Amino acid sequence: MRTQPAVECSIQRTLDLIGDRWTLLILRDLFRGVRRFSRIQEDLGIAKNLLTDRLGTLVDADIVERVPYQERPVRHEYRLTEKGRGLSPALLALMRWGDRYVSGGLAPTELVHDECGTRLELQPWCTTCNVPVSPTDISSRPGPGRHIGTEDTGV
Amino acid sequence: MRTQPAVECSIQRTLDLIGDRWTLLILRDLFRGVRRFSRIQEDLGIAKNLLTDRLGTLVDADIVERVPYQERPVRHEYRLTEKGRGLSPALLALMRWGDRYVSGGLAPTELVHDECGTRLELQPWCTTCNVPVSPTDISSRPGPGRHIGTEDTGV
DNA sequence: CACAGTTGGTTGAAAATCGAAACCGACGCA
DNA sequence: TGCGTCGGTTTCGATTTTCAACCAACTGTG
Repeated sequence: MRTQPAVECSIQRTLDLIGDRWTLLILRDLFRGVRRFSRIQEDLGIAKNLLTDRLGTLVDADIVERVPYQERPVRHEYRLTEKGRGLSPALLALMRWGDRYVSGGLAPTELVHDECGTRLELQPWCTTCNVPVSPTDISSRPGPGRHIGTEDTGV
Repeated sequence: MRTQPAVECSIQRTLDLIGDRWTLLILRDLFRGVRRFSRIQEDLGIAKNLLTDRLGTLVDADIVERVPYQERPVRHEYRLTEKGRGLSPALLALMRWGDRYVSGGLAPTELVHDECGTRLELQPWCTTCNVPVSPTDISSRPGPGRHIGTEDTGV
């Protein structure tokens, strides 16, 4: 996509990979169990050549794998890898934001805690203090993956 | 973007609004305190007409507001509204995913808890039980915003 | 066997979108 | 008077996306 030498921001690196108009929707379908080419295509209304292209990119990036689900004729379906499943919090966060601010607080689908049925929120969590952290209590600092010195601030 | 009658998925509704190649990067800049047109433009390398267009869309959607920071000549900057700040968990989730899977575990920038300096994780959180919830303890169900019956599963 | 149907694509052309550069208006600065 | 900055708008060629047609490898039906 963009071709800068070495982008020193994980958000940008991530969006370079999956930040186009269709990819996150494809991933949502895979999370929902819609795994076959034709099902995804009709569910999203995406052009077939684009779906071919995006799935190829996801497979190349090891976010999705193409596994046969039958012989004669050989047919494949697309499954999330562990890396792909790691996007679950991001999709959940986008979904909760949409619930609150776009769907007017009325969630089309709710994700709930098995044990008590409460709808889930997504919170920054401090593993040391063992408490949720509000945006005002967050700072940022350069991490070990920083190669070129640039300014940055937290999200 | 797509024009389906009423999209019954908050992820899709969200991505219809902010799911293009540039918008989340613009929002990241706003979170980082890069708020002026020219600064965002040079930071991202986005074409000016596109930046004008995207900022306009964000203002229309009440995600960002345009506030004057000086008179004579009148100059404006762009600030996140409360709705915009609500995207913080989504950007944080994308960032953490990029840290882990794209930057090889070496975060270019770390977000830490002010009080103790621990790097933050993003966890689904049950506000009733007051505990973090693992992906295996999540279920989904239709919510109040569902108008058309369709199958769905959690993320 | 012929033939229609399904799946998972590929190809090509038209339409929409993007990117780079030029230009512009309101001002400050000297 | 002339030059520079900021925040844009306009123009136009290049790239992407969309849409429709086509295709190969099978299956199942009569």
